[in-house]
Amino acid sequence: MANEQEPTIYSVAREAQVSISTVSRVLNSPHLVKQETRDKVLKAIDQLGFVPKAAAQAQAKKQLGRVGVLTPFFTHPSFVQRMRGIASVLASNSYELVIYPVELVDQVYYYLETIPVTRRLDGLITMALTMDDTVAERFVANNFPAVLMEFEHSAFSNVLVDNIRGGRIAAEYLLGKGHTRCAFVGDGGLPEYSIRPSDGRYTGFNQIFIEKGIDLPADHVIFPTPDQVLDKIEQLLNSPNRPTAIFAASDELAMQVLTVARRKELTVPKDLAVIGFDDLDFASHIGLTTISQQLDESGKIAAEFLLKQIQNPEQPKLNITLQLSIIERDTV
Amino acid sequence: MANEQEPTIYSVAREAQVSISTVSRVLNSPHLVKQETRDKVLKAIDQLGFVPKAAAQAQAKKQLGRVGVLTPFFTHPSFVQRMRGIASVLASNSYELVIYPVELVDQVYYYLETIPVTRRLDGLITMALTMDDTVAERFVANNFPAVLMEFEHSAFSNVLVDNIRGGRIAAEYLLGKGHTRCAFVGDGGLPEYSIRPSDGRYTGFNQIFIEKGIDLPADHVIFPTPDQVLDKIEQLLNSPNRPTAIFAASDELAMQVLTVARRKELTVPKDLAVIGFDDLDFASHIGLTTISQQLDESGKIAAEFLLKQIQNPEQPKLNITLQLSIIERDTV
DNA sequence: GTGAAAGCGCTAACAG
DNA sequence: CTGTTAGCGCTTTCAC
Repeated sequence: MANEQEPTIYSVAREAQVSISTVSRVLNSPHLVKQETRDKVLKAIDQLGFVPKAAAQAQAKKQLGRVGVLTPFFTHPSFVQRMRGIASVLASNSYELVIYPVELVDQVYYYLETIPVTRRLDGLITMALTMDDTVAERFVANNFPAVLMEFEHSAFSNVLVDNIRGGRIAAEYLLGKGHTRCAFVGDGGLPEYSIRPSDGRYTGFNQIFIEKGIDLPADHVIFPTPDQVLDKIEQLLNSPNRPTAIFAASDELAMQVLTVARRKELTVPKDLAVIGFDDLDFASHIGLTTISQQLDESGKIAAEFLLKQIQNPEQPKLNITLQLSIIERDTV
Repeated sequence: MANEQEPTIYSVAREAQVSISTVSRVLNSPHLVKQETRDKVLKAIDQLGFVPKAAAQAQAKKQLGRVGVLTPFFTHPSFVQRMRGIASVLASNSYELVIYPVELVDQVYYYLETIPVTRRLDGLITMALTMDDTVAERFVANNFPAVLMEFEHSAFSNVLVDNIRGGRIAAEYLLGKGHTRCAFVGDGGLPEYSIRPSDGRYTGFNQIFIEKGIDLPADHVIFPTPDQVLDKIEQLLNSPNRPTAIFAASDELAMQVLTVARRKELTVPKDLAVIGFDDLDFASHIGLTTISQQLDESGKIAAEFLLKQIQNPEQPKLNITLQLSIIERDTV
């Protein structure tokens, strides 16, 4: 066996009897190299099994080929599905996806403070995270590209969800189906650094009832914390004037409504109509009627925008709001 | 305003009137620096707002502080939940988590071939991915640490799931509850490069029936592809000798069984008992009885092991199998 | 304790 | 088209 040294461009250069620059060129701009020498180098390259070391490349180049996603509890399906969209465009542009899950407030701050200055990333996407001016300024001061999802700050491009509109759509749909005793189930108790999409969805939902002069009783609107969900829903369904339709602010809540319905042997949608929000993967698996916010697509768009900004810092910032649409399945 | 240059150790050194080595030291081994000079440097550091550039550090050090996870369809909840475990130990050891989602066979190969040689990572965790000897050899040849989850190869440490045992547990539990007409629903049509956990779960399930001499009719065992699931389950529940209990090889399948049951207005568990596998987050939300494979924990263990191996290449390889346990909720 | 100096492995002008 | 050379920004011996 030959000498087993970590192959570098130097050893390749020696082997091929050329300079390191030539080796670097056949790697980065092959068209600048004469066919003949290129072949010679290529031969040496796979003879030695040479592969450029990523860290060294990154150090010499300005690009790292890596973007990060900062997300609260990244296991929440809606975030994961957006990441799938992000991942797909990153992959096709050969960027790596680094995930920073945050569970504590401190972590958000830590990441938001270090990321723009350590430059271990080419850009960042944040999900449902609030961002204050101080932090934003650090990003712009360091000229660090970022796009925010589900939160708006003028210093960045933002990919937004029109939650109010979503709530209105749900209300109109339910009302259109003839329901008049409706209820709303939202997400209670999210971490402080995360936004609460439920709020806007409720606002929009309620707006329609007000506009149409239909009653949406206060006790038909609940925002249970995760561990209260099942109980609160059960109370709701035990109330004397039990709702005939429920708008759950997320598919996960809708699934839980379905669970309580099953336990109480209520037939869906006959006894109880249920509509969710998000159109997660599993929504189609369980035939849940829901409002799609095009999660995958929104992730793609965010990623595409971030890449554009990385490649061209002059890229104007802008806000994007995706279309919402009702996906009719069999729970309404 | 002062001169706005990217602060480097050089500028800090100049500002503090010391050498760059000293600056580097207060950053990496402060105890080697006299208190006095340390303070001087520290002062210069935050006066200039200096932060070491990650890429340069990585280039000079041997460590990158970054591990990767290679996973088929990373949106599958069971993978995501394992990643949560992985992420938590990585975070507490200040390692970054980079995700390589694979959707095509080619990608698996690409990553498996490039990762060990480009060294953009300190180590890799693969999930439910088959790994052949050629690839394995490249890893050991490059001395690249990896741990495999849900697949066993002697060149690595492996974190395994005893699927057969899981199937047996399910069967014994159902039989113990007095069910004799049981059925099995597995996962059909997974990508070729991914393993099929359903198979082992079925094997174990079936074993018990054979051992006890109880019939598990062939038409009560189905492996539908994703788009067939609902239909096949419905057929199952329409059969003349309809099963009184179903073991679904994953919580997601179980959820779909529940959906069909709802549509057919079957009461669970009275008319139909359902048990799943995985104990995903949502299992508790919907009161699903299931078999826990400690997803989070297994991710943690895999990550801990990988880190050990990264820190000490001599670390002996080993196989870990987590305990399975039944989580009784209200669908059985 | 601290500084000088030699890399790390590659890219990117700059000449020729 | 190809080689020379100067970095990239930090870590790490090795002396003093």
